[in-house]
Amino acid sequence: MIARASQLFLPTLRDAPADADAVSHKLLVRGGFIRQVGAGLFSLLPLGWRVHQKVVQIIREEINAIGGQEMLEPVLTPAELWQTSGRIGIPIVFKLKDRTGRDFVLPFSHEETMTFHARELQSYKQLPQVWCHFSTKERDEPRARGGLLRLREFIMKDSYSFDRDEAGLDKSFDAHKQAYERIWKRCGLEAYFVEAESGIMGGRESSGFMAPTESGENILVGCENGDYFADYDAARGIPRAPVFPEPLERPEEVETPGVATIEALAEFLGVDPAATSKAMPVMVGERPVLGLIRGDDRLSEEKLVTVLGEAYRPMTDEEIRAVFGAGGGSLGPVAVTVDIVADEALRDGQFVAGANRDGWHLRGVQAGRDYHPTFVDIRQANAGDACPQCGGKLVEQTAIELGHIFKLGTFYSVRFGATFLDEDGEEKPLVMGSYGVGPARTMAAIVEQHHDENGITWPRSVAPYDAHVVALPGVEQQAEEAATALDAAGLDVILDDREQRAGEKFADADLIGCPIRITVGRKTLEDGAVDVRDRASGDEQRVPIPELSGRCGSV
RNA sequence: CGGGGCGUAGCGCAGCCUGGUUAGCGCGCCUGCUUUGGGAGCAGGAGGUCGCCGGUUCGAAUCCGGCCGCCCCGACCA
Repeated sequence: MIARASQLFLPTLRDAPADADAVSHKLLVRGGFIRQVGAGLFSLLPLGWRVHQKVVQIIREEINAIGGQEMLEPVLTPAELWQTSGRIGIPIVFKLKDRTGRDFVLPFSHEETMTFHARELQSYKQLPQVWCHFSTKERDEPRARGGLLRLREFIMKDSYSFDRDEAGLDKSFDAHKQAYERIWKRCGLEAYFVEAESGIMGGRESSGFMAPTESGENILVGCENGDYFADYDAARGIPRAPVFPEPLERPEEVETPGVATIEALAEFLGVDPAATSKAMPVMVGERPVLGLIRGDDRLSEEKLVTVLGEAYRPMTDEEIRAVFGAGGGSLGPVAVTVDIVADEALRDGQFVAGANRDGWHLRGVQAGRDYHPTFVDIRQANAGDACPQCGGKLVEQTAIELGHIFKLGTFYSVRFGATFLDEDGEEKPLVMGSYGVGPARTMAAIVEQHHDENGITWPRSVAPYDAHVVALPGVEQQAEEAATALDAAGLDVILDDREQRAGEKFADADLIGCPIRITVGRKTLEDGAVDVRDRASGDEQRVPIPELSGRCGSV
């Protein structure tokens, strides 16, 4: 079937809408692929939906290939499921009532529903299982942004694995990881497997795939040598070594009047800021904890949450004074009674620290001798740190998170009573994993990575059409024949049969970005040929019409 | 939720500060003629509750108040 541009709903625009910022947002709107309906709510127009379906089909094939069983679950779910998991309290959950006042949830993910069904799994003989579905997710996002990059409603492929034990989960997890790698490759995406933070709820180990892009809301930290990649929040970099002053036998008080910042302290004492320490007093519930990091580092709040295992808040000024007997600028780890979590960077060497006495600091404070912390990783890694694998330099780049894969363990199965009878006759909870990909976001990432100043340059695997036939005036009949030949050869073909000028047709073809463009015009027909142009490279060749289908099939 | 910006024709914008006839411009759209290999020319034409509500005024796109929507930064993001 040949798509005729004269009949297609394909509203291309010369100018991008003023509220578009990301390249993918601008080009998808200009190319007539998508239109905004509300904040974070987009319609996929005919061409956009074709691309979306091609991405979906790639995902479907790869998940099927690892044993995924596709099903479909409702978008409206009873609130009870969410009370059972406890996730009803998460702010982004969309809630609503029916006319009798019963509570419902519009899921942002389907762990609850899947686990609900998994209760019908009864024996180890049925395991492992991998279930997946493509369905609409709703998220009450505080802030949607960037066109398709962060939506409030979107279709997600989510799959769930059910295994009898951890070893099985590891295998299911790895199978998904491999499948995802194949998906990105087939979509023409450059993407990296990264360590990520799982947050507080429901997950134990989580990883993501990130695609470097021009616009995105994540930061990918990577080693210049290509052997280490991580999400910014989870990255483990090795900071430079400090320049330490002469070591001291014991800490020595030094008066530091009016010195409240690390910069001022380092300047005042004439020491390397990296040879100082910084105290971050927090409350974990009712329990005071002192976080300690190197003076030139920044605290990673995500890592601290992970370390503490629960949410925390900074102490108030009153609490600080009550616990330490000094103000915020003079806190240190020596001779305090609260628990101390110190960053690994403070393990060796002597540092300047607050003296817990206003206007005073201590020189020569040494962990293990002068205080006894739990050592943890709570510093924010930065560009310029050394790679934890090879010591190379870490660099940062903007990226999009394409997919997230979690080892859920038994979090949901325990809550839902989803158990099975194992070989040893014992009833055990299913060991679960969950794996998500958003096709619309994937589309946006592809555009971010495949475009030039004239428009999109779709990889053939996801292009709305394989070939874009431009019919110039006067040779409509021959253009029709060329399109028919390509169609017969099995290509998806769009024929621009509109009454427009050549320049407009070319500009639209570039914008829409199908991988090959066939120009049929009087000039070419004198040779009994057409011009075949590769969208991405711009290479153009004159090809006799009889050879057309053979040539284009292999482009 | 905090900070900033915007809302006038399908898209991009001017007009608002300093109220005053039929609210403008470019692109797009419709009709006709001429053009026709990288966004044509001429002529004619259609299209707007100036985001909404209220107030001030003889008179409001313009001034004042409230609300709504959208964008960006931040917070948030299993």
